[in-house]
Amino acid sequence: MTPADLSAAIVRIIAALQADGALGAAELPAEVVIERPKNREHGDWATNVAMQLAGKFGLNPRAFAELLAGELSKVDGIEKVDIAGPGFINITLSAAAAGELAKAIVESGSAFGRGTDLAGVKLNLEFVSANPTGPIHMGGTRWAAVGDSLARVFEAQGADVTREYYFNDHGAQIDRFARSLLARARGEAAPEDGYGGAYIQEIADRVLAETATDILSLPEDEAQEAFRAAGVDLMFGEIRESLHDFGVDFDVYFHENSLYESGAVQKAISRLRELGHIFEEDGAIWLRSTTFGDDRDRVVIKSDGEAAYIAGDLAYYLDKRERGFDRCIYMLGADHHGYVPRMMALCAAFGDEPGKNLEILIGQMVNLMRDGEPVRMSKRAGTVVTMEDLVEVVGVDAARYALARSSINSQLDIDLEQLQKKTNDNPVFYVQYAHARTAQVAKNAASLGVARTDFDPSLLSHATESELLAKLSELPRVVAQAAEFREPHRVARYVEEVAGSYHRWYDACRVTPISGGDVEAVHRTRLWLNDAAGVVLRNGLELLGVSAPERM
RNA sequence: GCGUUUGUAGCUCAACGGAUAGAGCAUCUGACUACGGAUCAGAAGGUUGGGGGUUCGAGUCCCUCCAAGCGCACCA
Repeated sequence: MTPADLSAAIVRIIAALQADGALGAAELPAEVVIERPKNREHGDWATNVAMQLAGKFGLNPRAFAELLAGELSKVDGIEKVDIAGPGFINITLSAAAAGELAKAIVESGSAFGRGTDLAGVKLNLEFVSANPTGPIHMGGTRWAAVGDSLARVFEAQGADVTREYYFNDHGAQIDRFARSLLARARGEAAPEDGYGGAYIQEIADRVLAETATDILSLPEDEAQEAFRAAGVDLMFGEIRESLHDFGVDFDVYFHENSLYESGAVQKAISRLRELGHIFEEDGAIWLRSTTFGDDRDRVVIKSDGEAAYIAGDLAYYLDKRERGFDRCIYMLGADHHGYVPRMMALCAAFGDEPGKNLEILIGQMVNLMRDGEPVRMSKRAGTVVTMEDLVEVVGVDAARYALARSSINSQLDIDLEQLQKKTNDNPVFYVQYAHARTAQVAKNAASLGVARTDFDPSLLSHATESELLAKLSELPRVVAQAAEFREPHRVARYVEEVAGSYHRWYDACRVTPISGGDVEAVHRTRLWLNDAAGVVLRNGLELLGVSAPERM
């Protein structure tokens, strides 16, 4: 008996009551919200359906709840139904009905928790997309962790997900990058508007060492171009490698430059011109984005004939749509949130539906803290902390978990020194330890002859067992919500709760008999529960891209 | 000034409009000669930034004020 089963049962009961004429005609909900009461004394599950629907039927919530409760208590597997407060219906399951779940989870294995909400949806998720003018810093690292986890969550709901990285290898920032490399290679100071980090020196040296011709003797513009091409390639390689080491592999690395080389930009502008959204003024070519809610029109081609940044976005979006993506999701940092209205306008200008075909997730910044004070990070000044730095200090699992466990709507403070000193304050270990424990318990059980031969769910009657079972049953809903709200951190929070429930159960209920004792049905049945917890922890950690070790 | 995100325990953060606002870390007190103590039990810690409103019910939705971050280019 899962929450989904209960929800379905309640919908059936309401329909039956309607058929009998006990209730008036009113639209039925597709599903009823079933939740865990915070207070255990309120039973295993609770629903507020009576308070929400009573009005529709012209009844007061208590009366409606009484009617429902009477029928509900006849359902197989339900031990007790109580009505509390203004009309909460509290449901207590029989131990056997609740315990069945343990076996079902073990038998589902890695499939437990998956759903079909996004089945058949071809979805493009773009994240990180950091400029190739330096290594990936903390902000990009956060999106890597969250974005990849979100992709996994989408996939768990049946979506066909393409992870995409937009590689900005075109434009003025890249020119500054190239000039900085050239200057460093010559032993000069970085240009005023250039980049000054130590990595610039490294890359400049590598370009010099790996290029056959003597770049420095070339004319200025040729030398700069040589550094641009080689420098971007090197950065691109490093970024890919860092991401790979972080467990994030993109399906598509899309090079902005290719949009210009292929004529895609001109094509996109032509398309918009045909649709009547392009005009010329002051020698520039504009997109009339105000038609679609933007607060000003946007220059697409500047009066000097150069493309503005948005030109690439137009072409890029069109390209994604033509590659067949129904949904294009962009994850951007808070420093780009002002960009949302023009992106939505762009989407609408192509005749698409903003918010559906194009969706933008804005994530807040990561602050680097030192001694409780924020440290200013500046790529140009070279005071960045990179993805590699973070991984070196805390490891991939802890880093990904720490970044993925909080909502992207709030700023995140990361104190490297603190993480360095006591990695224990990262809850990932609590969760991983719980998983390792399930594995060790299973191992001990095997060696003592405890096996999953028989299963009597009515033996799972301890308070910690009903708590654990109820918690385990929530995984499918948590994953579905994480996908719906685009909030993978829900999975992390959930998995912490599962770990807590498991540890408490472990403390109270033994899977193996104490030394010399006989193996009984209760031990074999508990092994099912132990293994079910292992499955849920493993599946949850998998969605976060964090390993589930068998020993630590 | 306009827009946007945020404000919850000492710190970092949770909480589909639900019941007594929860975890971890830090602090204090306890627990196995029993499957790994990276654990468990307990204590302490809160006017959910302030003030209004909506309703059976608000940390959550609306208005307003305060504070902070981030934006507001023919930059990318």
